[in-house]
Amino acid sequence: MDRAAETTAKIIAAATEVFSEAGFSGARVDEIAARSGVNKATIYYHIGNKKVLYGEVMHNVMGNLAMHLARDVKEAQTPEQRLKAYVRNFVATINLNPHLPPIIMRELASGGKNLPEVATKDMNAVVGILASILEDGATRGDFAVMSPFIVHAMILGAIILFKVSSPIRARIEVLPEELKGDRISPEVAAELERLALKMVREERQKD
Amino acid sequence: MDRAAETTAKIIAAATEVFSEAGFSGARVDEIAARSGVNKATIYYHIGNKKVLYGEVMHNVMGNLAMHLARDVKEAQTPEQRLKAYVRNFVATINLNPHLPPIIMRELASGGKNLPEVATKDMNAVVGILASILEDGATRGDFAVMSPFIVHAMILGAIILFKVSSPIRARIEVLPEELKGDRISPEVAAELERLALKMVREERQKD
DNA sequence: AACTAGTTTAACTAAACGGTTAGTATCGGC
DNA sequence: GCCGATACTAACCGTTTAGTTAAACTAGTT
Repeated sequence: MDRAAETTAKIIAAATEVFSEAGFSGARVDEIAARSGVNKATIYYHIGNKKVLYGEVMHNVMGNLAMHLARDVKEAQTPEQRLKAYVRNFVATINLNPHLPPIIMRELASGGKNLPEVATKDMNAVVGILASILEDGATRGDFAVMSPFIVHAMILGAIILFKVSSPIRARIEVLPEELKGDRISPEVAAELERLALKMVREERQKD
Repeated sequence: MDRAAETTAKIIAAATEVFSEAGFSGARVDEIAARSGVNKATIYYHIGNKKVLYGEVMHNVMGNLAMHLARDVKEAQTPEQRLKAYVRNFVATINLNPHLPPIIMRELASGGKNLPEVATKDMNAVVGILASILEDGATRGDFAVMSPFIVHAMILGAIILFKVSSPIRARIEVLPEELKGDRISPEVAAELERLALKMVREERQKD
């Protein structure tokens, strides 16, 4: 890695942290500079300005969600396994990338105005992957016909909310140990998988 | 309503909008002043400073979630009806109070540092209400034993995510009409109720 | 060592920001 | 009408912010 790339990487890493903690408006370029160990003008030299830096961070942090998801899901055999892989992939992504939920949530809170076009396409693709899982399961008679987006909102909403509520959960009494802590524990992940499956299954007994 | 109360109400209303759109750091006191139709110094006269104003807005926008919820849930007869009332109450609250999700989400993104103690108590109480619904249902053999917090995260996570994703949903293709729009439609609300019930029901057939 | 291009810096700048000040307006009581 | 208290204002203030600049530094090449 050459010098410019190394410096840029340091800047992006620090910016990811600071933007994750404080949001775009709350983040200070001076703070990002201090955390990356470079002079503030270096950021302007390599990146351009605060907004472009934010865009880089968003692009970086979001990665290629849909691509990774598609790969993981593809390796599973049945719709049930694929749905589990769907949930597991999000849990793993968020556990690996703790800066993602705060950044996403602030963006969503602001109406997604700054989300790059590629992020919107990714979301389209993610919902599309879930749609095909559900469709396949429905064709086999294992899943009920239902709205992919609503299922997606319940799964992802829970994962994100779970993740960011970590400091608040610590203040809520009477929560078992696996419901505390910053990471989504294997127990919680398993429960989310179980509930996702339960939600989509064709009901065997009509009310 | 006397003069001071009227001015204060105008300030709080404008502040609620601006904080909802831009977050704490992004909101400009000048903007809040302009929207409320008063001079900026009037805000400092009546409220004190930006942070206190934010606290007022948060206190105002969060109201007494748990109290309203408890009342609605209490009027229902069976655990199933109470769970439906639980979902319905959140949907109604958020449809009535569109500024709540963005504000909550930003707060959660920042680790809940600015959430008033009363808000944490409310969350405690909300999860407690759900816990008693689930417990009651489990005692009757209708509901499975499960974690109230995870169920809560799936319901509330979906409702919040649904609400704030409105501008992005508009850009996602192939969504049916009732999944578009700013409000959570009755169809979507009904589906969330149905899925919540499905999630918590005692499974009639073991795998 | 000299040169060059790229990189980084300390110091600086204009604009923006939350907050303040001195003065004015309004209201109710006497 | 006068007065005091409260409410409101235009103009102002000190600090902070994102961004800029000229000079210094670094590394590679000849």
